[in-house]
Amino acid sequence: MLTEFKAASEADATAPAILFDLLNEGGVPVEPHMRRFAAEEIIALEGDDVEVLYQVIDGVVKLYKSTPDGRRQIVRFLYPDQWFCGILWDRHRYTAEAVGPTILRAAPRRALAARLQTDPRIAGLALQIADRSLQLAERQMVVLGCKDASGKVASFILDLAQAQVGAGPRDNEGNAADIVIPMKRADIADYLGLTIETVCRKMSDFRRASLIEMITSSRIKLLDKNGLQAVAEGRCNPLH
Amino acid sequence: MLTEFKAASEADATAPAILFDLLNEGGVPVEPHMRRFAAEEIIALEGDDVEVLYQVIDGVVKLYKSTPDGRRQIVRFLYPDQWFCGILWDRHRYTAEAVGPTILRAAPRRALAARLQTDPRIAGLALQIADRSLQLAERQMVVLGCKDASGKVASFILDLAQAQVGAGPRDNEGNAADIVIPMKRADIADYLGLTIETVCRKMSDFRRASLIEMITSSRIKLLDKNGLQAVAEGRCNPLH
DNA sequence: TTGCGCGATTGACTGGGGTCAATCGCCCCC
DNA sequence: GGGGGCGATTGACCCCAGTCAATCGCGCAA
Repeated sequence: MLTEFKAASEADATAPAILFDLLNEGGVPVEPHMRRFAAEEIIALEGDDVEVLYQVIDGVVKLYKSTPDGRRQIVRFLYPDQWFCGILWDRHRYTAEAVGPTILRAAPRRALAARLQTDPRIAGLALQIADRSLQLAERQMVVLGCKDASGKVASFILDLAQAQVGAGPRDNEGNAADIVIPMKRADIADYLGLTIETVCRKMSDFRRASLIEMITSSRIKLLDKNGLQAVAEGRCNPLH
Repeated sequence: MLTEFKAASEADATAPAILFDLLNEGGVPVEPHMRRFAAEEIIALEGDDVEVLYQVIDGVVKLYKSTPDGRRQIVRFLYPDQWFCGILWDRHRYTAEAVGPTILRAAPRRALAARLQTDPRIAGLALQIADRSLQLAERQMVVLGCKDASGKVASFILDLAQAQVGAGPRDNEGNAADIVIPMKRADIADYLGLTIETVCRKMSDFRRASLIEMITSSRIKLLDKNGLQAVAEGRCNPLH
């Protein structure tokens, strides 16, 4: 196992896994294909035809849209078990890129789309996946629109922690395991609508305020989860 | 007709309308219910049970999430023909409020959900609706995360213009019809992650730069669509 | 007609976050 | 062990957008 992430939700954990069983059920055996990607490798390019749908098996994937003026908005980070691309999409709506070494399972889109009209389970699962994506997008819109830099970074750390609860080996106390930050500061910045420098500064603020401990730049420990939640909700500011 | 909006997309225009036909197809006649709401009236409250799904017939609806510290993020504005709430939702994920006098058509959620497993068309339509919502959310994330205040307001005006193309009576030239802004400045601000004052200032900037003309505070005219698009994409700044 | 109230607009000022630049520190390869 | 390179961090400075406050302007009701 390359990463420390568990399935990020019930929906991600249960429903999508069934999709491959459904695929193989038909008379024609459809072979889901495993694909391996290196760090930074482009998995799919915005605008390209959607040949296959991907499920993350291991690793982390970032989905981003590029703007004409060279900026980038990371729409979502994908953790194991999560899907991207929709059955209905003809074209990729954003670029998918591997954050680290990543293993994906690919499902042929056309084969699934063809059965959309006949098998209600396919449609139901696709609906669950789309609805889950929508829910996450709505949550992120609140972060982007309402929170200041401290709140954004605090929210991000808490989300990461949430995604890693119960994954990997428990530490001896069972509640203060390290949090791994698999992506670069630039990715975090592009996800939160901030700059690299601001992300750094806020994390340093949290460290100075003893909200977190920084083991390395990509591995931290939560020291005061409630405090961080207060920051995330704008109830207080770490600088005094 | 209360408003000047056309169906905002192909998906909104065609697919969702069929949903009611499907409802009535079954042996048991399900009567879709028309409901009328006054301006500012709450249609559904975040956290409440989802009894019915709504389709906007006339008027505009705003969907927003409230944060613990009293801020508000408007996730989306809904124009005629568009739906809100998902078949899968037990609880409302945000509050829905009428922007002006509004007419909605209500479809019983449970009746639809019950047929989700048997009728692939229901699931397919629900998927189309969810996917369209997701697409809009992703677009708005780029606006919230990447654009500065000028770009946000310019994007908003262009989106409004797009939603009103072909709606209402054409003007004599056929290309420079007024744009109606049905919502208050406070709503625009909460949609774009700005303050009321900034929204006002940017619109005044656009007026001074002859990008738009302000007939009244809720009715403008596009004078330089290309220029506004340049501002929206960050290619230039209206203040010299 | 006048007065009230809400929403929109404008101004003055401030501060948070962006920009530019230098330095640090870790990892990998030579 | 050393050096190069990339990513992270910190500092100095500035500007855009937020805050606070005053005014405007329109619609409605007395």
